[in-house]
Amino acid sequence: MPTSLTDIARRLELSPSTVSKALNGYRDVSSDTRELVLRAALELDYQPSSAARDLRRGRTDRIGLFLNTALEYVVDYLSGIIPGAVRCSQECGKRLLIYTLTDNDPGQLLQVCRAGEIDGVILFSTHYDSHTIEALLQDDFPFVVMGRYIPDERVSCVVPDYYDGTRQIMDHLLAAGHRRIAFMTRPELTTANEARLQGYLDALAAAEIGWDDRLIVETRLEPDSGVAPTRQLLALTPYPSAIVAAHDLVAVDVINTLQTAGLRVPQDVAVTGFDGLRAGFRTLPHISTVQQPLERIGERVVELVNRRLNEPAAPAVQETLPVQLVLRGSA
Amino acid sequence: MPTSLTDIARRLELSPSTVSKALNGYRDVSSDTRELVLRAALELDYQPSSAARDLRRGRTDRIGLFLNTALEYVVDYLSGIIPGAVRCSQECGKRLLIYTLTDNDPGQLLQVCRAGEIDGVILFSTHYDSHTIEALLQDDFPFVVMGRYIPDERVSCVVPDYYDGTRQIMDHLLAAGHRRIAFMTRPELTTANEARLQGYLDALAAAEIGWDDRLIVETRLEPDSGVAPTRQLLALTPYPSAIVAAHDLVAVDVINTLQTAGLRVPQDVAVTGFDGLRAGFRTLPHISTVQQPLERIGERVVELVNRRLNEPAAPAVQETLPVQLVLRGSA
DNA sequence: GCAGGTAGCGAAATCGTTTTCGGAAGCGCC
DNA sequence: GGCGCTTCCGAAAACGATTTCGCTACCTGC
Repeated sequence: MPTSLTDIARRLELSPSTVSKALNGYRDVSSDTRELVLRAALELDYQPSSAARDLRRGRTDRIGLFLNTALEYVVDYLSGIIPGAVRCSQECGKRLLIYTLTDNDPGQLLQVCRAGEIDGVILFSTHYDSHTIEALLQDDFPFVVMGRYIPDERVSCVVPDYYDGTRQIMDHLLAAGHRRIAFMTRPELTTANEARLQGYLDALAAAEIGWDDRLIVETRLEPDSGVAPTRQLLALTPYPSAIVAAHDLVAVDVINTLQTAGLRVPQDVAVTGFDGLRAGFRTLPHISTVQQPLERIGERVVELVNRRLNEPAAPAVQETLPVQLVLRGSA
Repeated sequence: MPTSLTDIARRLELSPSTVSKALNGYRDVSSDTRELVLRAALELDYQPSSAARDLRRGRTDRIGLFLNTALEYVVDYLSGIIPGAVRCSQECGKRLLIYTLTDNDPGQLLQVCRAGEIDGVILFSTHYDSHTIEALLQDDFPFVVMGRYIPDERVSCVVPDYYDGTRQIMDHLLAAGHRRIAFMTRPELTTANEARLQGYLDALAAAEIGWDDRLIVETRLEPDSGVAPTRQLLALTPYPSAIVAAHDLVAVDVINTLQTAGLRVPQDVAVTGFDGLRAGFRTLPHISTVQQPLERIGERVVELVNRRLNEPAAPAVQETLPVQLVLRGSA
C-alpha cells in the first residue's frame, strides 16, 4: 500500500537498482539522478519496507530489551536506564525496542531472536534463567545481561558494585554510631544478594561487631514486601537502630511501617535504600541510598551488544560500575 | 545462519512448499509428512524468519506503543497499562512492542509505521501532536490514542472520565466541609485539563461557592513540579483547606511540601491526587485519589487497534471509561 | 474400461529490497 | 583508429517465506 522503491523507479523511468543506489549513497549514480530520486522519495513519503530490507541484508538494526519480571516492580529502575540506552543505540544507528512478556515465558524471547526480529538482546533479569542463556549461547546470538552478575565467562553483563555500595552504607551507619544494624536481603537476586550480604558482614567484622542472625531478614519482589520484615524487626528487643533495605522500594515500606508505628526516621531508626530511584524522594524524610549510574548502565549495555554485532569474535566482558552513597535524610 | 524452511525441506527431501504447508496447517499434506516436518522443525529449533514472513504476508502481527513523553514521568502510569495491553494483544495473536523516542521526534514514529515494522500503533501522548495524527490519517494507518481525548471524529481514543472523577473528588471534599479548595491544573493535557477544571467549577457552583482565581494554579510535567505551586497556595491568607492535585505524582510533592512546612495532612490541609498510581502508597498518609481502570484502558486500546486491523472500514470510537474515588487517608 | 473425483505433492510467482556484474557510452591518448 | 579508462545505468540473483495452480496417482462407481 505505501509507496515502494519500484513506484519511484517507474515514476522516474529508472531501474529499481539505480533508485536503491541513489538512496543508499552509492557513487555510481550521477548527481542529477540522485537529486531526482531524493526529491521523488521525499514527495511520496517513501520509507523502505523494513521487512524487505531486513530480509535482504540479513540484519535489522534493532536491539531488543526483554523484561523477565512484572513491569510494576522494575519500572522505576527501567526509566532510569532507558534514556542512556536509547541515546546510545541511536548513536549506533540502531533502534531499541522493549518487549514485554506476560507470563514470563522465556520461549517468547528465543522465538523473537531466532526469527531474526532483532540483532541482539538485552536481558533485564531479576531471576536467573539459565536455560534461556544457554540457548542464546548455543545460537551464538548477541546478548548482554543487565543488573545481574552471571557467573559464566561467556556471557557479558553490566552490574553496579553491590559490595562497595553496601560497604559505603555500612561505613556511614557505623560512623554515625549505629551498632545494631538490620539487613534486608532480596533472595531472588542471588549473586547481587551475596555481594551485598558480604559487604554487610565484612563491614561488621571490620568494626568488630558480631552479627546477629535475627537482624538478617528477607523481602520478596512485590508491593508491600517491606512491611512484614520491618514488623518482625520491631518485635526484637532491643530493635535495631538502623535498617539497611534491599532497595529503595522496600525502604519506602520500611519507613512507612516505622512511622505508622510511631517511630521517627532517622532519630529512632535510620533507614537506607539501594538503587537511587525517584521513589526515594516520595517519602519524608527522603531516602538515603546508593545511587547506581543508571544512564551509564543503559549506555554500556547497548555498547556491549553493539560491539558484539560489529566484531562477533570479541570476548565477553563483565563490568562492575561504581556506585555512590547519597544522603537524603533517612540515615 | 539459523535454520530455514529450505533446510528442513532438504533434510526431508521435500519441497519448501510442502514444508510450509505442513507447518501452517494446510489440509493438502498427509498426516505422515506433517508429523515428519513438525518433528524436524522441533529438532532444529526452527523459527520462521520474521522478515521473510512479514514481507510475503504484508503484515507483521505487531502493534507498537509509542511514548511521546520522557519515560520518567509516565512510567508509573505505563506500568498499570501494560499488563492489560500485553494480555489482550497476545489473545489477538499479536505482539506488543514499546518504542521509545529520544528527543520526542515524531518523525521516527511515521518512519516505523511507513516502513511496515508494525501493523498498528498506540499513541500514549501527553501533549498533542496534530501533525503526526494528520499524517497517520492520511496514510490510513491504524492507530488509537490513549489517555487523551482528541477532538476529531476520525480518531479513536480511550480516556478516563476526567470530569466525573473530579466531581467525585469535589463532592467528597465538599461533603467533608471544605470550602476553600485549591485546584492544580496540568496545562499540557488540554482536553483532559478542561474536563477536570469544568468538574471543579461545576462542583463549586452546585455548592453555591464562588470561585477564587488565586486557588487555581498550574503545574508542569517534571520532578518537584508540585512544590512551587503549593508554596504559592500556602502564602495565601487564609490558605486553602484542601488541594486537588492534577495527578498522583504532583500530590506527592504537595504532601511533602505541606508536611515539611509543619502542616498535617489531612487535618490541616486535605490533598487528593488523580490516576491511582502506586506512588500514592509511598507517602504517609497514602493519597486519596481517583483510580483509573488502567488494565482496562490497556485492553481496550489494543482491542480497538485490532478491530481496525480486522475491519478497516470500522468507524473510529471515542471511549470514556468510568473512574472511581478511593480514599486512602490524605483526604 | 472410462469419466470424474480426491489426495498429496511440487513448480513457480511473489513480496520489496540490496548488491554484484556486465555493458554502453563517452573520453583521452598514443 | 584502437586501446583503455571512467561514468553511469540496468539485468538479474539473491534473501526466506507464502500461496496459487497444476500435475500425478489412485480410487470410485457405473
